[in-house]
Amino acid sequence: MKDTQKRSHYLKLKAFKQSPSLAHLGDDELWEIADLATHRRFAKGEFIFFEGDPPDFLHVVQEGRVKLFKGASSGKNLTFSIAHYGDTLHGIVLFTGKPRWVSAQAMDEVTLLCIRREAFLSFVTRHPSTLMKIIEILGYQIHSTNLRLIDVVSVDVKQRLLNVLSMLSSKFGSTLFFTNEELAELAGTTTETTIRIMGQLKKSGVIDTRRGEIRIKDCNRLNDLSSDFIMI
Amino acid sequence: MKDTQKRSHYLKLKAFKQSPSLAHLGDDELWEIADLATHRRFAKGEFIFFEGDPPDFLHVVQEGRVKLFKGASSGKNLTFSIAHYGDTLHGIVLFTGKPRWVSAQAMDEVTLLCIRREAFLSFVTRHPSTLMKIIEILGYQIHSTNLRLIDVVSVDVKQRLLNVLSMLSSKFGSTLFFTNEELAELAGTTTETTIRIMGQLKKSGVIDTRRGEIRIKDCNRLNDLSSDFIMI
DNA sequence: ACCGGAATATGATCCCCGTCATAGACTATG
DNA sequence: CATAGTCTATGACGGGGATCATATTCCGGT
Repeated sequence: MKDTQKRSHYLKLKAFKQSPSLAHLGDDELWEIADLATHRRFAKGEFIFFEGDPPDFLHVVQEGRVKLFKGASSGKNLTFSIAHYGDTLHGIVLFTGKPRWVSAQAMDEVTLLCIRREAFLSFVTRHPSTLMKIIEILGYQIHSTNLRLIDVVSVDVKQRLLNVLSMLSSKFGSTLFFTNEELAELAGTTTETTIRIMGQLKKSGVIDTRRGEIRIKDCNRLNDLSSDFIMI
Repeated sequence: MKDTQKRSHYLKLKAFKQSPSLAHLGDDELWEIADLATHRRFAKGEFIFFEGDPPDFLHVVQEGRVKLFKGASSGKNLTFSIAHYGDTLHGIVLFTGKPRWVSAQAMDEVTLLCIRREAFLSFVTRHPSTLMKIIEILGYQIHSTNLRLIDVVSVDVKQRLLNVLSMLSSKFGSTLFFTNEELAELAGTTTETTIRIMGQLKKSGVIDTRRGEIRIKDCNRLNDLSSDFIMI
């Protein structure tokens, strides 16, 4: 094996090790799964898959951010999550076998590790402990989606945006590269209202903004303001 | 084994066979799991567990309806689902091991089959095919929750109530024993607005109502009116 | 049959926030 | 540098639906 190949393989392994559902595996098993994976790159803005596509691959993010969202009939989009290093892209459909119900779009230059569905399913049946881990993670996912439901029906837009900011900062740090439109799609509101409210937050000194960039000045204050912790 | 015991055991088995995550098991395995289960009865209105309780039992509904909901800080409740024959009550927390985040309340006279957490976990590890099935079902659950999120952010209350009615009728038939308050908690709105809108629907001939009872007169019309199919 | 509590009805009011419209600011690209 | 395209900003307007308040109807329990 050439050195470049070895290095690439090592990087794959590292990404899988970051993945919550795979992290508990031993090095030999990770080695095995890394062998199944191939690389793919996507340019910023490019779609990785669309709603309705068949579930033929497991994708794990190695670099960049990916937006997972669904279009409503009204034309409004709702973003379910922002995947980054180690996250899988809508992996659950590999188990249901039904078409995907969300779309995935690269928010940056993105590189993914891809494993064919059959190869992945055969791997997990050979390693049942993985299945338990996957169920556990799905549990957290369901919990957080439930919290979001509560959020949307019982809390006003300002609070929802604070919760979104709090969650994003816990995942990406205190400097966020998001546009108001992207925040709006996360909070389930419109771009205009988001801009207005972000203006308020800027005035009150919680955040500072540049075009396409939000810096959280007072992280503790933000966490105080935001209610239930919602991971997205 | 006495006849009454035999009959009870048979009924247990039948309930488990109705459970989506267990239905694929063979009769001998169902027999085994039925042996682990004990009965419990709850009066109408009684709580089966509360948010924050430890996940010490798997509950499967044998008789009656159970409301699974969570209270928002505002005091408003949001109902996540109505469980009936064969459904499990928030089984996912058995895998995460974290405290429950929803409460369960009997809507009728209810009988449950209960299995201790450790016994159930040891059963599923001995039958890994069950794990795959469970993941698949969680997939459908996540899908439907996602659809509800879209619903709540992008659709008006009338449409949401139509969707709720459509989903309830597909699960419970064309005569629904629900109060307006219960519908409101499913649709994420208030009792008053629900009453107003149900009044409209009654006038337009889609439904007929008595106290605590809704009869769907024109099922096809309802399904036309309701958009995405949401199972709750 | 009566009474109390729950469920249904309906009106009045208010305000959050979606919608539409316009304009300025920033950035990339040739 | 000029231009186009994206992002931010702000105003005006209107409506859906939450909130509060008050009857009225229905049903189970004693």
